[in-house]
Amino acid sequence: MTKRSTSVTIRDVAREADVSVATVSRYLNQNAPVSEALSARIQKVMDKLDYVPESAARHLALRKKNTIGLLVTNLHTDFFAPLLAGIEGEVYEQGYNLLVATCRPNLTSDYDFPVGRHNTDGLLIFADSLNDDQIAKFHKSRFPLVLIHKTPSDGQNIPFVTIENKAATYRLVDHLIVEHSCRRIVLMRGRQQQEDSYWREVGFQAALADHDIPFDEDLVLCGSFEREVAFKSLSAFLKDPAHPAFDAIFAGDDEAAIGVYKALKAAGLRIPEDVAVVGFDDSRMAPFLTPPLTTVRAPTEEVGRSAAQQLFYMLEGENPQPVTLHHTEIILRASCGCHVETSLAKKEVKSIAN
Amino acid sequence: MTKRSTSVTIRDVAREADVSVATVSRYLNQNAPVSEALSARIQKVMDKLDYVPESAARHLALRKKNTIGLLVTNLHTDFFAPLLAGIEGEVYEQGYNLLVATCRPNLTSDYDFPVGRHNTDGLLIFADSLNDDQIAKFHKSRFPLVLIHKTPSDGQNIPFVTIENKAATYRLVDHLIVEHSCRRIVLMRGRQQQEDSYWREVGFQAALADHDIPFDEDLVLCGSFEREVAFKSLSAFLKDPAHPAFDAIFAGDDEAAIGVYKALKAAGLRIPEDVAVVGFDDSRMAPFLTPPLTTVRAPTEEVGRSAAQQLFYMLEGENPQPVTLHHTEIILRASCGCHVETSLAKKEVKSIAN
DNA sequence: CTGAAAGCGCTTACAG
DNA sequence: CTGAAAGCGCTTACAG
Repeated sequence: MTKRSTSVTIRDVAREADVSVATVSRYLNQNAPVSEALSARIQKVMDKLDYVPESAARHLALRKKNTIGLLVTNLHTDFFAPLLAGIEGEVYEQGYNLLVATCRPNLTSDYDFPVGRHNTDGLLIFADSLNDDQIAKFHKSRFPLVLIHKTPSDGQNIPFVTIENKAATYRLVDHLIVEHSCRRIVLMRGRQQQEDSYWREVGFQAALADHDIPFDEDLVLCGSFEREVAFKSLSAFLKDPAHPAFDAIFAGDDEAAIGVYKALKAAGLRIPEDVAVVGFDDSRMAPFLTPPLTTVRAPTEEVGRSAAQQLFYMLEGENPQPVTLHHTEIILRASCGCHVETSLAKKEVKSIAN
Repeated sequence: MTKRSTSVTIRDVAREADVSVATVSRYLNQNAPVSEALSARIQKVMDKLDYVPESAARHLALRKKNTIGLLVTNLHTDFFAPLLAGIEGEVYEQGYNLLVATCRPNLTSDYDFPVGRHNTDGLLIFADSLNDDQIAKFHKSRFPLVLIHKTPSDGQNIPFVTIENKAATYRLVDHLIVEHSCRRIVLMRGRQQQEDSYWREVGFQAALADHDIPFDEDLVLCGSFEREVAFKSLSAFLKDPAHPAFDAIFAGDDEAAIGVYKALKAAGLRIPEDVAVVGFDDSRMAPFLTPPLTTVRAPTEEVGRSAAQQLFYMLEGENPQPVTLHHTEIILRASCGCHVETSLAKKEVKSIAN
């Protein structure tokens, strides 16, 4: 039933306009001269028949899908909204389409991948949404790939775009130590293998080391960059009467910081008086928490945009940048103990962080 | 260059396995019996050649894209994360692909639509991401469509899934009036044409009417379901020394409520002592605002999931439900003046709203 | 500037 | 259970 109306084809247009399909195709793609007279006739018929060229046929003939794929770990957390927005904007401008998928545990053969070389011209891979073997396989077959928030393995020249994790975390922790005299800082890790988490920990440890503060494994918790996980692990930690003393928490990211807030408040601990808390990302939520969250601003939308750009460079045969490192900056609010409310609050009132 | 490796085709597999392409195709799709012996040979060759069937060719032969499209108004606000998550989950389970696009102002011809019948089997249309003419056109050509948070025009039997806006808003406003003695309640509208906004206003007005409170146009502001817009319009309103008195604000949605919080705080007004504030959606942020936001819980992820389901019913020739109305419930927190912190907070501490 | 024809990589009656 | 061949709806040398 639907078939009937869908089946207006280039042949139908050609017949009705009394030209060849080649001419219709040329008119459609404006890639070869077509006389005014024929153009007019063709356009009229296309309108009349409500003709829409079939993408699949075009892709087959051109051996190009005009589509890129995005693979992310999940779609739930607020982190992905700006990432997606950045990517979609760029994709649209290039006249491409965007296929979105989340990674799934048991992806066996290549062709039941939701996105891959069977249906896209290239892929944007976020963090550990694909494991190293899978990435290696794509790369070996020379399929265009850009990694986001992930470094390629040795020898793989896959362009990647990420943010400055280590230096920013270093500065943040250094700030806690120097300005707020923190000495016993809890570290919340992200998922194992999560590269952002790794580099943030490197920065964390470096800051401690530079102040001769020993790194204490007993002060390490699992946050997974998820509020629920962070909440649970901190609650369990606090429940143990023998838990080691601490005076601050680096939550790993803002999502986890939200869980941290909940757990601390439930335990009757005040932020920052009893415990300083800092996050990472500067999510849209951070300035609205109570107290407003001290964190690191990560330009996530920009990351998405530039990742897409690099992929398009590759698709157009230009050389992509091997690495795009986005700058981050620490944002001091009240949760670390700073009282920047007046100056900062004013600024934010003028233009609410998007 | 990429071409070389991509060009392993079904013909290559057939030749190398010494069978016909028909047999390879049958083995691949498991839609006709293939002997064990040939199956084994084919599988071996496919592995060796790293063969991935080309989707475009399949789509062309089958006249089916195995892909659905989602059109949304934007990707920035946190509202879309759960919607996308619900849709993507369902799409994955059905073995389909998901093309995501935001609506753009100047979409002229059908075939430069980012998604449409040229590249999808059906479309999920969010709210006013498409105008009525465009929807009518798709519908007339019998293209499978499901509307989300939008009612089809008269006579169009397009399935739609939405949430109960009116009754919930009525209850919320009734609550403000009855429990908190509010009489002068500001109404923040969403964008013109936004249907959720329309029905919320209907519920709003009905509640006023039932309590003999006149509806005052001077108490209507534009919030657009965006924090920045809400912030600006409320700030401007407050700046006018002659602004009418008010004792509460229905922000329209939670995003706008965030802008409202900012504006009120900047003006030195306390929530809820000076002004009660309520939102709509129960976004992930709502419980973490200060004070926690009284709002209406909308099951957005569920909405996404069931919208996708309806579309799949259509694609499989089954009958979709003409309308799927998701229930909503009011969530009392502190911003309306309730002091439910103890009971509610406990509950939320146990399981942080996802 | 225009057309006839081959080809893109699959699927599926049709015949055996 | 298997194969030869037509067809899905486009594009693009090639010839004029």
